[in-house]
Amino acid sequence: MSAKTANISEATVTRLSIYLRCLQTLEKEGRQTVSSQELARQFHLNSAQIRKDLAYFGAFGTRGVGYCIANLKDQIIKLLKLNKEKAVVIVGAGHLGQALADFQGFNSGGFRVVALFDIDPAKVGKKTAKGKSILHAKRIPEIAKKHNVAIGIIAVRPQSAQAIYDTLLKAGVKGVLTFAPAQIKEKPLTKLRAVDLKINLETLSFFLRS
Amino acid sequence: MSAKTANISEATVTRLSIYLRCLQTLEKEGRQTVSSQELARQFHLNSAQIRKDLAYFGAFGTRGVGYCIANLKDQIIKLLKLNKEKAVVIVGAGHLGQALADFQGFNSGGFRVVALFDIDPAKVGKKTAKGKSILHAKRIPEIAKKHNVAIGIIAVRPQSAQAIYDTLLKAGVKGVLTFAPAQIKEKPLTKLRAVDLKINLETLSFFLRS
DNA sequence: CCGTGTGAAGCTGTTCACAGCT
DNA sequence: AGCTGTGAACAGCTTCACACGG
Repeated sequence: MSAKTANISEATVTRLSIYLRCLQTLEKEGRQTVSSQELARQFHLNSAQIRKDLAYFGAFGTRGVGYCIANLKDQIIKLLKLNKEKAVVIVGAGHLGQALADFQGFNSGGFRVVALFDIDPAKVGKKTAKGKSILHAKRIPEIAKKHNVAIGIIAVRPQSAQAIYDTLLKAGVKGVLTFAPAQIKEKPLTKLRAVDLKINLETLSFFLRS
Repeated sequence: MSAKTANISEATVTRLSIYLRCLQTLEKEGRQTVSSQELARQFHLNSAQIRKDLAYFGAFGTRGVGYCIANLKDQIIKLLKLNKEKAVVIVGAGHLGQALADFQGFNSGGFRVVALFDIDPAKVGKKTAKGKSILHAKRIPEIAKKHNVAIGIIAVRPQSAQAIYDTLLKAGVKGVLTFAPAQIKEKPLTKLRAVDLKINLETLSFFLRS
Protein backbone atom coordinates (compact mmCIF):
# COMPACT_ATOMS: atom_id res chain seq x y z
CA MET A 1 0.00 0.00 0.00
CA SER A 2 2.42 2.66 1.17
CA ALA A 3 4.91 3.69 -1.47
CA LYS A 4 8.13 2.57 0.19
CA THR A 5 10.81 3.03 -2.38
CA ALA A 6 13.35 0.75 -0.75
CA ASN A 7 14.14 -2.62 -2.31
CA ILE A 8 12.93 -1.50 -5.70
CA SER A 9 15.30 -2.67 -8.39
CA GLU A 10 16.69 -0.48 -11.11
CA ALA A 11 15.12 -2.82 -13.65
CA THR A 12 11.67 -2.25 -12.21
CA VAL A 13 12.10 1.52 -12.27
CA THR A 14 13.34 1.44 -15.85
CA ARG A 15 10.20 -0.44 -16.78
CA LEU A 16 7.98 2.05 -14.95
CA SER A 17 9.42 4.63 -17.27
CA ILE A 18 8.59 2.41 -20.24
CA TYR A 19 5.06 1.89 -18.99
CA LEU A 20 4.64 5.63 -18.65
CA ARG A 21 5.56 6.11 -22.28
CA CYS A 22 3.20 3.36 -23.41
CA LEU A 23 0.35 4.89 -21.41
CA GLN A 24 0.99 8.29 -22.98
CA THR A 25 0.79 6.68 -26.41
CA LEU A 26 -2.50 4.98 -25.57
CA GLU A 27 -3.90 8.17 -24.05
CA LYS A 28 -3.19 10.05 -27.28
CA GLU A 29 -5.20 7.38 -29.08
CA GLY A 30 -8.13 8.26 -26.82
CA ARG A 31 -8.11 5.02 -24.83
CA GLN A 32 -9.53 5.01 -21.29
CA THR A 33 -8.43 1.72 -19.75
CA VAL A 34 -5.96 -1.03 -20.55
CA SER A 35 -5.17 -4.47 -19.17
CA SER A 36 -1.68 -5.73 -18.40
CA GLN A 37 -2.16 -8.33 -21.10
CA GLU A 38 -2.97 -5.78 -23.75
CA LEU A 39 -0.05 -3.56 -22.73
CA ALA A 40 2.21 -6.57 -22.96
CA ARG A 41 0.97 -7.60 -26.39
CA GLN A 42 1.12 -4.15 -27.90
CA PHE A 43 4.53 -3.12 -26.56
CA HIS A 44 6.36 -6.46 -26.41
CA LEU A 45 6.41 -6.75 -22.63
CA ASN A 46 5.42 -9.43 -20.09
CA SER A 47 2.02 -9.06 -18.44
CA ALA A 48 2.96 -10.76 -15.16
CA GLN A 49 5.93 -8.47 -14.86
CA ILE A 50 3.83 -5.37 -15.45
CA ARG A 51 1.43 -6.39 -12.68
CA LYS A 52 4.24 -7.24 -10.30
CA ASP A 53 6.14 -4.02 -11.00
CA LEU A 54 3.04 -1.91 -10.35
CA ALA A 55 2.05 -3.92 -7.29
CA TYR A 56 5.28 -2.89 -5.53
CA PHE A 57 3.80 0.58 -5.26
CA GLY A 58 0.14 -0.08 -4.66
CA ALA A 59 -3.05 -1.53 -6.12
CA PHE A 60 -3.67 0.69 -9.10
CA GLY A 61 -5.87 -1.63 -11.15
CA THR A 62 -9.43 -2.89 -11.06
CA ARG A 63 -9.98 -6.64 -11.17
CA GLY A 64 -11.94 -7.71 -14.16
CA VAL A 65 -11.25 -4.41 -15.92
CA GLY A 66 -7.58 -3.40 -15.95
CA TYR A 67 -5.96 -0.04 -15.31
CA CYS A 68 -7.41 3.42 -15.84
CA ILE A 69 -4.85 4.97 -18.17
CA ALA A 70 -5.07 8.56 -16.93
CA ASN A 71 -4.88 7.49 -13.31
CA LEU A 72 -2.02 5.04 -13.74
CA LYS A 73 -0.09 7.59 -15.75
CA ASP A 74 -0.41 10.14 -12.96
CA GLN A 75 0.62 7.58 -10.37
CA ILE A 76 3.78 6.66 -12.28
CA ILE A 77 4.61 10.34 -12.80
CA LYS A 78 4.46 10.80 -9.04
CA LEU A 79 6.50 7.67 -8.35
CA LEU A 80 9.23 8.85 -10.71
CA LYS A 81 9.01 12.32 -9.15
CA LEU A 82 8.34 13.90 -12.51
CA ASN A 83 5.52 16.12 -11.21
CA LYS A 84 7.91 18.85 -10.14
CA GLU A 85 10.34 20.23 -12.71
CA LYS A 86 13.99 19.36 -12.12
CA ALA A 87 16.82 21.57 -13.26
CA VAL A 88 19.57 19.79 -15.20
CA VAL A 89 23.06 20.94 -16.15
CA ILE A 90 25.34 19.41 -18.75
CA VAL A 91 29.11 19.54 -18.47
CA GLY A 92 30.96 19.28 -21.76
CA ALA A 93 29.73 21.26 -24.76
CA GLY A 94 31.05 19.00 -27.49
CA HIS A 95 28.77 17.58 -30.15
CA LEU A 96 27.16 15.20 -27.72
CA GLY A 97 26.73 17.74 -24.91
CA GLN A 98 25.11 20.23 -27.24
CA ALA A 99 22.85 17.59 -28.76
CA LEU A 100 21.73 16.55 -25.28
CA ALA A 101 21.16 20.17 -24.20
CA ASP A 102 18.79 20.69 -27.12
CA PHE A 103 17.19 17.25 -26.81
CA GLN A 104 13.43 17.52 -26.41
CA GLY A 105 13.35 14.65 -23.92
CA PHE A 106 15.64 16.54 -21.54
CA ASN A 107 13.51 19.68 -21.76
CA SER A 108 10.05 18.28 -21.05
CA GLY A 109 8.19 15.89 -18.82
CA GLY A 110 9.80 17.03 -15.59
CA PHE A 111 13.24 18.11 -16.80
CA ARG A 112 14.81 21.31 -18.05
CA VAL A 113 18.42 21.92 -19.06
CA VAL A 114 19.38 25.24 -17.47
CA ALA A 115 23.00 25.45 -18.59
CA LEU A 116 25.87 23.83 -20.45
CA PHE A 117 29.45 24.09 -19.21
CA ASP A 118 32.82 23.88 -20.89
CA ILE A 119 36.32 25.26 -20.37
CA ASP A 120 37.08 25.90 -24.05
CA PRO A 121 37.22 29.71 -24.56
CA ALA A 122 36.00 29.17 -28.12
CA LYS A 123 32.74 27.75 -26.75
CA VAL A 124 32.15 29.72 -23.54
CA GLY A 125 29.71 32.59 -24.13
CA LYS A 126 28.16 30.96 -27.19
CA LYS A 127 24.76 29.30 -27.36
CA THR A 128 23.54 25.97 -28.74
CA ALA A 129 21.31 25.73 -31.81
CA LYS A 130 18.26 25.96 -29.56
CA GLY A 131 19.65 28.77 -27.43
CA LYS A 132 21.12 27.08 -24.35
CA SER A 133 23.99 29.15 -22.92
CA ILE A 134 27.46 27.69 -22.68
CA LEU A 135 29.13 28.89 -19.48
CA HIS A 136 32.60 28.40 -18.04
CA ALA A 137 32.86 25.28 -15.89
CA LYS A 138 34.10 27.29 -12.91
CA ARG A 139 30.55 28.61 -12.63
CA ILE A 140 29.11 25.16 -11.89
CA PRO A 141 28.68 25.78 -8.12
CA GLU A 142 27.12 29.20 -8.66
CA ILE A 143 24.58 28.03 -11.24
CA ALA A 144 23.83 24.79 -9.40
CA LYS A 145 22.86 26.75 -6.29
CA LYS A 146 20.96 29.44 -8.15
CA HIS A 147 18.73 26.99 -10.04
CA ASN A 148 18.70 24.29 -7.36
CA VAL A 149 20.05 21.83 -9.91
CA ALA A 150 19.10 18.23 -9.12
CA ILE A 151 20.82 16.39 -11.96
CA GLY A 152 24.16 16.76 -13.70
CA ILE A 153 25.11 15.19 -16.99
CA ILE A 154 28.74 14.47 -17.79
CA ALA A 155 29.76 14.64 -21.44
CA VAL A 156 33.48 15.33 -21.13
CA ARG A 157 36.64 13.39 -21.96
CA PRO A 158 37.24 10.37 -19.75
CA GLN A 159 40.27 11.92 -17.99
CA SER A 160 38.10 14.72 -16.56
CA ALA A 161 35.03 12.66 -15.70
CA GLN A 162 35.88 11.84 -12.09
CA ALA A 163 36.84 15.44 -11.29
CA ILE A 164 33.63 16.78 -12.83
CA TYR A 165 31.65 14.20 -10.90
CA ASP A 166 33.21 15.40 -7.64
CA THR A 167 32.59 19.03 -8.59
CA LEU A 168 28.93 18.35 -9.33
CA LEU A 169 28.34 16.57 -6.03
CA LYS A 170 30.14 19.31 -4.12
CA ALA A 171 27.83 21.81 -5.81
CA GLY A 172 24.86 19.97 -4.34
CA VAL A 173 23.77 17.92 -7.35
CA LYS A 174 22.11 14.68 -6.18
CA GLY A 175 22.11 12.56 -9.32
CA VAL A 176 24.57 12.21 -12.18
CA LEU A 177 24.23 10.69 -15.61
CA THR A 178 27.59 10.16 -17.28
CA PHE A 179 28.36 9.54 -20.92
CA ALA A 180 32.11 9.57 -20.40
CA PRO A 181 33.89 6.30 -21.16
CA ALA A 182 35.44 6.04 -17.71
CA GLN A 183 34.84 4.13 -14.50
CA ILE A 184 33.60 6.65 -11.95
CA LYS A 185 33.38 5.68 -8.29
CA GLU A 186 29.85 6.27 -7.00
CA LYS A 187 29.60 8.24 -3.75
CA PRO A 188 27.11 7.09 -1.13
CA LEU A 189 23.75 8.88 -0.78
CA THR A 190 23.87 9.99 -4.41
CA LYS A 191 22.92 8.23 -7.62
CA LEU A 192 25.19 7.66 -10.60
CA ARG A 193 24.11 6.18 -13.90
CA ALA A 194 26.43 5.54 -16.79
CA VAL A 195 25.48 5.37 -20.46
CA ASP A 196 28.42 4.16 -22.44
CA LEU A 197 27.89 4.47 -26.17
CA LYS A 198 30.98 2.58 -27.25
CA ILE A 199 30.28 -0.30 -24.88
CA ASN A 200 26.82 -0.60 -26.37
CA LEU A 201 28.30 -0.89 -29.81
CA GLU A 202 30.93 -3.41 -28.70
CA THR A 203 28.33 -5.54 -26.94
CA LEU A 204 26.24 -5.51 -30.10
CA SER A 205 29.30 -6.58 -32.08
CA PHE A 206 29.77 -9.63 -29.88
CA PHE A 207 26.26 -10.91 -30.55
CA LEU A 208 26.37 -10.46 -34.32
CA ARG A 209 26.10 -13.68 -36.33
CA SER A 210 29.12 -13.49 -38.54
CA MET B 1 38.23 -24.03 -23.16
CA SER B 2 36.81 -23.57 -26.64
CA ALA B 3 35.25 -20.17 -27.14
CA LYS B 4 31.61 -21.19 -27.37
CA THR B 5 29.65 -17.98 -27.35
CA ALA B 6 26.34 -19.55 -26.34
CA ASN B 7 24.99 -19.01 -22.81
CA ILE B 8 27.03 -15.88 -22.36
CA SER B 9 24.96 -13.19 -20.73
CA GLU B 10 24.70 -9.64 -21.96
CA ALA B 11 26.02 -8.50 -18.57
CA THR B 12 29.19 -10.53 -19.02
CA VAL B 13 29.78 -9.14 -22.51
CA THR B 14 29.23 -5.59 -21.32
CA ARG B 15 31.86 -6.17 -18.67
CA LEU B 16 34.30 -7.63 -21.23
CA SER B 17 34.04 -4.29 -22.96
CA ILE B 18 34.76 -2.53 -19.67
CA TYR B 19 37.76 -4.77 -19.00
CA LEU B 20 39.09 -3.98 -22.46
CA ARG B 21 39.00 -0.29 -21.70
CA CYS B 22 40.70 -0.78 -18.34
CA LEU B 23 43.44 -2.84 -19.95
CA GLN B 24 44.02 -0.16 -22.56
CA THR B 25 44.41 2.40 -19.77
CA LEU B 26 46.92 0.21 -17.93
CA GLU B 27 48.80 -0.51 -21.14
CA LYS B 28 49.21 3.22 -21.76
CA GLU B 29 50.74 3.48 -18.30
CA GLY B 30 53.34 0.93 -19.38
CA ARG B 31 52.10 -1.90 -17.19
CA GLN B 32 52.80 -5.51 -18.23
CA THR B 33 50.61 -7.69 -16.03
CA VAL B 34 47.68 -7.19 -13.69
CA SER B 35 45.76 -9.37 -11.24
CA SER B 36 41.98 -9.53 -11.02
CA GLN B 37 42.20 -8.03 -7.57
CA GLU B 38 44.13 -5.01 -8.74
CA LEU B 39 41.81 -4.48 -11.70
CA ALA B 40 38.89 -4.64 -9.30
CA ARG B 41 40.38 -2.16 -6.85
CA GLN B 42 41.46 0.33 -9.45
CA PHE B 43 38.27 0.36 -11.52
CA HIS B 44 35.63 -0.37 -8.87
CA LEU B 45 34.84 -3.89 -10.05
CA ASN B 46 34.60 -7.32 -8.39
CA SER B 47 37.61 -9.59 -8.70
CA ALA B 48 35.70 -12.87 -8.58
CA GLN B 49 33.43 -11.64 -11.32
CA ILE B 50 36.35 -10.64 -13.52
CA ARG B 51 37.85 -14.13 -13.19
CA LYS B 52 34.52 -15.83 -13.83
CA ASP B 53 33.73 -13.66 -16.85
CA LEU B 54 37.12 -14.37 -18.41
CA ALA B 55 36.97 -18.08 -17.56
CA TYR B 56 33.87 -18.48 -19.75
CA PHE B 57 36.17 -18.01 -22.72
CA GLY B 58 39.37 -19.74 -21.65
CA ALA B 59 42.21 -19.71 -19.17
CA PHE B 60 43.94 -16.45 -19.97
CA GLY B 61 45.74 -15.93 -16.67
CA THR B 62 48.77 -17.35 -14.92
CA ARG B 63 48.29 -18.64 -11.36
CA GLY B 64 50.37 -16.75 -8.88
CA VAL B 65 50.91 -13.91 -11.36
CA GLY B 66 47.75 -12.58 -12.95
CA TYR B 67 47.01 -11.64 -16.55
CA CYS B 68 49.40 -10.44 -19.24
CA ILE B 69 47.81 -7.15 -20.24
CA ALA B 70 48.76 -7.17 -23.93
CA ASN B 71 47.64 -10.76 -24.35
CA LEU B 72 44.36 -10.41 -22.50
CA LYS B 73 43.59 -7.25 -24.43
CA ASP B 74 44.06 -9.05 -27.74
CA GLN B 75 41.93 -11.95 -26.56
CA ILE B 76 39.03 -9.68 -25.61
CA ILE B 77 39.32 -7.81 -28.92
CA LYS B 78 38.92 -11.12 -30.71
CA LEU B 79 36.03 -12.20 -28.50
CA LEU B 80 34.17 -8.97 -29.19
CA LYS B 81 35.02 -9.34 -32.90
CA LEU B 82 36.68 -5.94 -32.95
CA ASN B 83 39.70 -7.16 -34.92
CA LYS B 84 37.98 -6.63 -38.25
CA GLU B 85 36.51 -3.20 -38.99
CA LYS B 86 32.73 -3.06 -39.11
CA ALA B 87 30.83 -0.55 -41.21
CA VAL B 88 28.12 1.37 -39.38
CA VAL B 89 25.30 3.55 -40.71
CA ILE B 90 23.21 6.02 -38.78
CA VAL B 91 19.61 6.81 -39.69
CA GLY B 92 18.39 10.22 -38.59
CA ALA B 93 20.64 13.26 -39.04
CA GLY B 94 19.28 15.37 -36.19
CA HIS B 95 21.57 16.73 -33.50
CA LEU B 96 22.00 13.32 -31.93
CA GLY B 97 22.55 11.48 -35.21
CA GLN B 98 25.20 13.95 -36.29
CA ALA B 99 26.91 13.87 -32.90
CA LEU B 100 27.03 10.08 -33.07
CA ALA B 101 28.36 10.10 -36.65
CA ASP B 102 31.26 12.30 -35.58
CA PHE B 103 31.80 10.48 -32.28
CA GLN B 104 35.35 9.19 -31.99
CA GLY B 105 34.20 5.99 -30.29
CA PHE B 106 32.10 5.05 -33.32
CA ASN B 107 35.02 5.68 -35.70
CA SER B 108 37.78 3.68 -34.05
CA GLY B 109 38.50 0.40 -32.36
CA GLY B 110 36.70 -1.74 -34.91
CA PHE B 111 33.96 0.61 -36.09
CA ARG B 112 33.55 3.18 -38.82
CA VAL B 113 30.49 5.26 -39.65
CA VAL B 114 30.17 5.15 -43.44
CA ALA B 115 27.00 7.21 -43.88
CA LEU B 116 24.19 9.12 -42.24
CA PHE B 117 20.66 9.03 -43.63
CA ASP B 118 17.71 11.39 -43.44
CA ILE B 119 14.67 12.30 -45.53
CA ASP B 120 14.81 16.05 -44.88
CA PRO B 121 15.80 17.76 -48.17
CA ALA B 122 17.47 20.50 -46.12
CA LYS B 123 19.91 17.95 -44.74
CA VAL B 124 20.41 15.51 -47.62
CA GLY B 125 23.59 16.30 -49.55
CA LYS B 126 25.19 18.14 -46.62
CA LYS B 127 27.99 16.87 -44.44
CA THR B 128 28.50 16.73 -40.68
CA ALA B 129 31.11 18.84 -38.88
CA LYS B 130 33.63 16.05 -39.37
CA GLY B 131 32.68 15.39 -42.98
CA LYS B 132 30.28 12.44 -42.87
CA SER B 133 27.85 12.56 -45.82
CA ILE B 134 24.13 12.81 -45.21
CA LEU B 135 22.29 10.74 -47.81
CA HIS B 136 18.63 10.20 -48.55
CA ALA B 137 17.15 7.32 -46.55
CA LYS B 138 15.98 5.59 -49.72
CA ARG B 139 19.63 4.78 -50.40
CA ILE B 140 19.93 2.63 -47.26
CA PRO B 141 19.80 -0.71 -49.15
CA GLU B 142 22.29 0.44 -51.78
CA ILE B 143 24.85 1.75 -49.27
CA ALA B 144 24.35 -1.17 -46.89
CA LYS B 145 25.22 -3.60 -49.65
CA LYS B 146 28.08 -1.56 -51.04
CA HIS B 147 29.89 -1.23 -47.69
CA ASN B 148 28.71 -4.55 -46.25
CA VAL B 149 27.23 -2.66 -43.30
CA ALA B 150 27.03 -4.77 -40.14
CA ILE B 151 25.43 -2.34 -37.72
CA GLY B 152 22.68 0.26 -38.05
CA ILE B 153 21.97 3.02 -35.57
CA ILE B 154 18.47 4.48 -35.29
CA ALA B 155 18.24 8.12 -34.26
CA VAL B 156 14.85 9.07 -35.71
CA ARG B 157 11.49 10.05 -34.20
CA PRO B 158 9.71 7.22 -32.40
CA GLN B 159 6.94 6.91 -35.01
CA SER B 160 9.46 5.95 -37.69
CA ALA B 161 11.66 3.69 -35.59
CA GLN B 162 9.99 0.37 -36.33
CA ALA B 163 9.89 1.05 -40.09
CA ILE B 164 13.57 2.01 -40.14
CA TYR B 165 14.41 -1.11 -38.14
CA ASP B 166 12.64 -3.26 -40.74
CA THR B 167 14.38 -1.40 -43.57
CA LEU B 168 17.81 -1.92 -42.00
CA LEU B 169 17.26 -5.65 -41.50
CA LYS B 170 15.95 -6.02 -45.03
CA ALA B 171 19.12 -4.32 -46.25
CA GLY B 172 21.17 -7.04 -44.57
CA VAL B 173 22.20 -5.25 -41.39
CA LYS B 174 22.70 -7.78 -38.59
CA GLY B 175 22.69 -5.61 -35.46
CA VAL B 176 20.81 -2.46 -34.55
CA LEU B 177 21.34 0.09 -31.81
CA THR B 178 18.33 2.33 -31.34
CA PHE B 179 18.11 5.66 -29.56
CA ALA B 180 14.48 6.20 -30.48
CA PRO B 181 12.05 6.32 -27.55
CA ALA B 182 9.89 3.53 -28.91
CA GLN B 183 9.36 -0.16 -28.25
CA ILE B 184 10.74 -2.02 -31.25
CA LYS B 185 9.99 -5.70 -31.72
CA GLU B 186 13.26 -7.63 -32.08
CA LYS B 187 13.43 -10.02 -35.03
CA PRO B 188 15.00 -13.44 -34.48
CA LEU B 189 18.58 -14.09 -35.63
CA THR B 190 19.43 -10.42 -35.30
CA LYS B 191 20.46 -8.31 -32.34
CA LEU B 192 18.71 -5.19 -31.12
CA ARG B 193 19.95 -2.93 -28.34
CA ALA B 194 18.10 0.12 -27.10
CA VAL B 195 19.62 3.15 -25.41
CA ASP B 196 16.89 5.36 -24.12
CA LEU B 197 18.16 8.71 -22.92
CA LYS B 198 14.94 9.93 -21.36
CA ILE B 199 14.39 6.66 -19.51
CA ASN B 200 17.86 6.98 -18.05
CA LEU B 201 17.03 10.42 -16.75
CA GLU B 202 13.67 9.30 -15.36
CA THR B 203 15.23 6.33 -13.61
CA LEU B 204 17.80 8.66 -12.08
CA SER B 205 14.99 10.93 -10.91
CA PHE B 206 13.33 8.06 -9.05
CA PHE B 207 16.42 7.33 -7.00
CA LEU B 208 17.15 10.94 -6.01
CA ARG B 209 16.90 11.67 -2.30
CA SER B 210 14.53 14.55 -2.19
C1' DC C 1 52.99 -18.34 -1.19
C1' DC C 2 50.02 -16.03 -4.54
C1' DG C 3 46.40 -15.60 -7.76
C1' DT C 4 43.64 -18.18 -11.03
C1' DG C 5 39.85 -21.06 -12.13
C1' DT C 6 35.64 -23.10 -10.38
C1' DG C 7 32.03 -25.80 -7.78
C1' DA C 8 28.77 -24.47 -4.56
C1' DA C 9 26.02 -21.24 -2.07
C1' DG C 10 23.40 -17.18 -2.01
C1' DC C 11 20.78 -13.76 -3.90
C1' DT C 12 17.95 -11.18 -7.14
C1' DG C 13 14.88 -10.84 -10.70
C1' DT C 14 11.39 -13.24 -13.67
C1' DT C 15 7.61 -16.23 -14.70
C1' DC C 16 3.92 -19.16 -13.36
C1' DA C 17 -0.54 -20.13 -11.76
C1' DC C 18 -4.40 -19.22 -9.20
C1' DA C 19 -7.20 -17.19 -5.36
C1' DG C 20 -10.01 -13.41 -4.91
C1' DC C 21 -12.21 -9.13 -6.17
C1' DT C 22 -15.27 -6.47 -9.40
C1' DA D 1 -16.46 -13.97 -16.72
C1' DG D 2 -12.26 -11.43 -16.59
C1' DC D 3 -8.17 -9.40 -14.77
C1' DT D 4 -5.59 -8.05 -10.84
C1' DG D 5 -2.50 -9.00 -7.11
C1' DT D 6 0.59 -12.38 -5.18
C1' DG D 7 2.80 -16.60 -3.10
C1' DA D 8 5.59 -20.03 -4.86
C1' DA D 9 8.59 -22.06 -8.33
C1' DC D 10 12.11 -21.10 -11.37
C1' DA D 11 16.05 -19.18 -13.68
C1' DG D 12 20.01 -16.47 -13.93
C1' DC D 13 23.57 -13.80 -12.07
C1' DT D 14 26.85 -12.75 -8.35
C1' DT D 15 29.74 -13.80 -4.57
C1' DC D 16 32.17 -16.95 -1.76
C1' DA D 17 35.79 -19.93 -0.64
C1' DC D 18 39.19 -23.04 -1.74
C1' DA D 19 41.73 -26.62 -4.49
C1' DC D 20 45.20 -26.40 -7.71
C1' DG D 21 48.96 -24.79 -10.64
C1' DG D 22 52.96 -21.73 -11.18
